[in-house]
Amino acid sequence: MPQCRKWPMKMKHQLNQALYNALKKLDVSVESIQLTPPKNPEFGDLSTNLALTLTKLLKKSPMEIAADIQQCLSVDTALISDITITPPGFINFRISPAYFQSLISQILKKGNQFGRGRTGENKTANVEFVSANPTGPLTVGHGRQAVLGDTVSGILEWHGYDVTREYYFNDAGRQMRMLGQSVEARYFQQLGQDISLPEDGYQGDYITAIAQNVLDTHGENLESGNPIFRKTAEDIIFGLIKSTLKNLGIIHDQFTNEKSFYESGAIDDTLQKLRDNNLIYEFEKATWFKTTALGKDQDRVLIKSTGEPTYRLPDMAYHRNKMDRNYDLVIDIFGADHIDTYPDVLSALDILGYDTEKVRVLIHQFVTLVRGGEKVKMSTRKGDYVTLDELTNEVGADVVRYFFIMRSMNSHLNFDLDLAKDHSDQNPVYYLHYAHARICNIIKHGESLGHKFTKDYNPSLLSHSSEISLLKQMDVFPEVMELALNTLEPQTIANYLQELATHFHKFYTDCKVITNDIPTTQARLALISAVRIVLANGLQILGLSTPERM
RNA sequence: GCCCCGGUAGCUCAGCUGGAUAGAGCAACGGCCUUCUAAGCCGUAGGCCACAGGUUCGAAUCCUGUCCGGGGUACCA
Repeated sequence: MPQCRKWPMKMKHQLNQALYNALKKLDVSVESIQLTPPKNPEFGDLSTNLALTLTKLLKKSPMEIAADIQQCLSVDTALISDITITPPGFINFRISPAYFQSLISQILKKGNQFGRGRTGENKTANVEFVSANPTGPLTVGHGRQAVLGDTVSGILEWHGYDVTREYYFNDAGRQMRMLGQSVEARYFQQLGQDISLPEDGYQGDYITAIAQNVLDTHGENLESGNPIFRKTAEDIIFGLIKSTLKNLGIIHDQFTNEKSFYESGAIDDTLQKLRDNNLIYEFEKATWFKTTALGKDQDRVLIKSTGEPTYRLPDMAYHRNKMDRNYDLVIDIFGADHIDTYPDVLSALDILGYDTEKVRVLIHQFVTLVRGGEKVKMSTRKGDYVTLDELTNEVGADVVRYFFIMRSMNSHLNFDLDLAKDHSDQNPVYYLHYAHARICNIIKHGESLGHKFTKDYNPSLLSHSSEISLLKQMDVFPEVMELALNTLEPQTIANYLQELATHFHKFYTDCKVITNDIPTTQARLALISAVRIVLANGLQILGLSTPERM
C-alpha cells in the first residue's frame, strides 16, 4: 500500500501556500485565499476565486490574472493532477485519485478518532439546557431544547471539551407554589371536600395522581398549607423528568437550584454590586435595573413591590456562579420566549467584570405540533399537551433526536406527529441506519465466504466514480466537524451524514464488494470499513444508534 | 411602536461568513431485485429564492425599506 500521504486539511494548506508563492512572484499580496470545492464537479475538486478578487487591484481581466497566477504556480503533481481556468476567472484544481485513495488508511488507523478536533483539549464547557421547573411532565416542546443541548454538548466533547450538562431550576417561586396548591386542592377533593382548583392551578391528571400518592403515604389528616404537597409533587415530577430525558439518552451532570443563591447570599451580593455601579434605583416600591444607562430602551424590575425578585436577578447571580466556576465556555440554550432576558444578564456580567466572550447563547425557535393536519396548542398548566415520553415511546429515541436536530434551530419546526408515527419507515434517520447496517452486513457476508480484512489492500483499485466521490465525501468530514463546532449547529452534521449515506448507497448499487476478484474485494472491504467508521462517528456525535442490522 | 427569528418546488425544509447551472425528503409520474438488505438506486415533472431598491465583476446569501407568519416587548418564567 502507498505511504500515508497528507492529512486532508493539509491539502488546502499546501495549495494555499502554493498560491501565496505564486502571488509573491507576481508581486501581489492578499490577506486570505478562498479555496472551496466547486458545485459542479466537472470543474475539479477545489477552486479559488483569487483572480476575481484581484481585478480592481491589478486592473486586468480576471481571466488574464488567472493565467498569470497559473504560470507562476508550482504544485506537487503527485497530488494535483490538473489545473484549469474557467470563466469568469476561477482557477480549478483537480486532486489526483491517489490522494483520496490514501485517505482510507488514515481513517482506519484513526478509527473513532477520525475527524476529532483538538480545539477543546484541556478546556471545560458548561451547557445549560432544559431547565424547566418541575411543574409537569416534559412536553414535545421541551424536546427540541433537550436534544439540542445534548447534541451541542456532544459536538463540544468531540472536540475535546470536558462538558458539564447542567439543569437549572427553581423550586421556590410562584409556579411551584401554584403546583403545591393544585395538589392540595385535589387532595381535599379526594377527601370529599368541595374545594376547587386555584384559578391558575395545574389541571393535568398527574396532579390528581400525586394527590393520591400524598393521601396514600401521609394519610387523611394533612392541613392546608403543609409543604408536603409541594414537596411530593416536586419529587415525583422531577423523577419523571429525569426518566424522560434518560429515555432520550440525556443525563445531566448537575442540577442547580435557584434557591441556593438566596441562601448563599449571592443574590443580595449581585444586587449590591450593581448598586455600587449606580445601576439600581427604587421606584414605586420596586427595585429597578437601570438598563437605559447601558443603551437599552427600558429599565427592568429586579425586585417587585411585593419584595420578591423577578427571574432576572437570580439569573444574574446564577450566571456569576457559572462564570466563577471558571469554565472556558458557558453555553445557554433558551427557547425564543426567553430571548429578551439574556441581554440584561450579559450586561450585568459585563458590569461586574466578567468576560462575556466566554458566553454563547443559543436561541431556538418553537416547535409546532401538527396532528391530523392541524396545529396542536399546548399548555402545561391546562394539562393539554403531548408528553415527550409519549412521543419517545411511540417512535423511538433515535427518531425523536434526529427530528429535533435535522433543522436549524433558527427555524420554526413543524413536528408532524402522524408523519413521525405512521411513516417512520421513511424517516431520514433510517436512511443513515440502513447505510450502516448494510455495511455491517456486507462485512459479515464477506467473512462467511472467508474474506478476511487485510491491510494489504490496494487502494488504487478504487477508481470507479462512485468510489471516488464516496472518498471525497469522507475527506470533508473533519472540516464539517470543525464547522459544527464553530457554529454549534447540529444540522450541519445531519446534512453531511445524509450526503455520505447517499454516496454510499450509490456505491452499493454500482459496485459489488464481495466478488471472486480478491484484490478488488479487499480494497472495497477497506473502503466500506472506512465509511462505517465515519458514519458511526457522526451518528455517535448526534447521540444516535449504529444498528448492525435492520 | 420597538427588538429577535423566519418567508426558497404542491408540503416539510437544506443551502445564507457572496461565486459558476438554487438542492434534499415527502407527495406525482416512469424505470431497476436469478447477484452483498429495494428501509435502496436511476429518470421525468415541479422555482421571478416574499416584494422593491442598493453594494459588487458576481446576491437566495450582505445593506435599506415594505408586506406576511412566529416570538418578545410583564412588578410571569
